[in-house]
Amino acid sequence: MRLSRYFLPVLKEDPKEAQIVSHRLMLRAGMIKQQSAGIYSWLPLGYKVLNRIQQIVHEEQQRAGHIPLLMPTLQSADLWRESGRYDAYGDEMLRLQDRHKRDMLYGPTNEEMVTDIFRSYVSSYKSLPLTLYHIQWKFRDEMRPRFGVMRGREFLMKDGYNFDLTKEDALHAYNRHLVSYLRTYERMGLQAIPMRADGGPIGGDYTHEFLVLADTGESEVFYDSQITDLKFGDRQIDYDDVAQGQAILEEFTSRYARTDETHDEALFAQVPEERRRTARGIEVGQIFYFGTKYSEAMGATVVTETGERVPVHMGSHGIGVSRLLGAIIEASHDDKGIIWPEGVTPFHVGIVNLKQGDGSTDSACEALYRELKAAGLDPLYDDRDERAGAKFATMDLIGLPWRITVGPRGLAENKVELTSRRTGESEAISPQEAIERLKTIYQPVFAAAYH
RNA sequence: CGGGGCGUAGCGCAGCCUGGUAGCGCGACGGUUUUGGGUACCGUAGGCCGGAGGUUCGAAUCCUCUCGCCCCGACCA
Repeated sequence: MRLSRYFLPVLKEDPKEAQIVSHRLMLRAGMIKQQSAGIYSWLPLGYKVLNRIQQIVHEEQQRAGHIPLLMPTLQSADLWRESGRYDAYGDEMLRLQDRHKRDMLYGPTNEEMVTDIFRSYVSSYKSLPLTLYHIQWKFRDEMRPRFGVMRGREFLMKDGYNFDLTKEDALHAYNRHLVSYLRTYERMGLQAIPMRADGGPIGGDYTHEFLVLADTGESEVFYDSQITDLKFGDRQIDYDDVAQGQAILEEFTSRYARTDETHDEALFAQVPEERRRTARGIEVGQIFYFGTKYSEAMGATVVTETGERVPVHMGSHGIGVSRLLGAIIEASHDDKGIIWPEGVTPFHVGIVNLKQGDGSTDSACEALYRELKAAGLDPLYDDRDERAGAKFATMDLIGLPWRITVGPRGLAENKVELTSRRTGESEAISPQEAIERLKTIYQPVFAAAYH
């Protein structure tokens, strides 16, 4: 993309309504525009990152064998009356009526609807296991939206639902989700720690929240520092392997890690003192096994091998897709702006032309731009008629992890500068070498994609 | 929902107390200049002062109501 033809309304000054750094940077980098309290338009740059994140979530869900579909945002109140949640949910649920005065709601989640889909078509144990998921906009009418997309009212969420014959099978689905989530977050350059969570009104012991450590996190967390050494990495796994799934669950959840909701001082005291940590975290996902709560209430049953009709065991598993942008920025920024991890960056590399209008720098930049695209990379070429300082400031603000700087000085020796946004380190290399280096840098990102 | 605060140009703000019909910085646009970290100078455009009602000869300014937004708290992916 050529910046002169793009739509990137960056702000030089901080909008006063934004208190935390991710909100401020998203507004300044022209990623979002607030339209109403807790409701945002996604401007091109923000939309691009949102899509990259969605793509990773889709890939990792499908790699785990989960099946995508799409359910509507508006739901009939009747389904929710069946489960009893229409009255239980409270004012956070946005209720409305259509022209026929039928009660509708903007879905805050989809357990009822997916259960309805399941019961309509599935009646045999032979169809199990099954996990359906979608990435769809949700609405929760928060009393006090804040922190930009971290706690909006409208938000994009991936929610998945497993249907299994037995509790044991459902717990394997639970483990499968845990593994897929670990992979998902790592691909986004995040460390999200599974922490024992509170089952809330639904109850149940099998639930973990995934938290990204950040000073601005909404939850206080307590953990054994050893847990931050755990990496999923690129290990090969078989999502059907029950023992392997259980082993990974134990590996990642055996050390103490809890939010204030479930924190237990006595247990925490058993962690060696030098490893005890108290910090803040941002919740970016949750996995949950809840048994037969909805299947019983809504008649989602299957016939077993022996001819018996039983309610299916279910769980639901969410990733806060839009909130992840905020979480990533909270975890990765400096005083100049955002620093995108390679896995989610809106553009792979920025090209800064220091002397726009100069024949040699213009043509060198054009050539780089063309060749980077031909190499499968997505460059942003700052071809505006601006001074170097303004271009650098924009690149730093929007956080592209790599920058190629092209100026007449270097070009005289066939050199451009390749600069890392994260470290600030530069090297003077030929344009061809720069392209090769970027291909190498992004090779793991492309290799992680699932087709 | 309890407590506090703010709505004046695209963004950040002053003016309000002590009514006289709107200003500054940044940005945008046009020029000159400049060219390796938001350059300098000149010029231009842009606002029914959130909305409604009231007081007054006259309201951004005073009064009433209303809408919106932000912060702290309780609540939440």
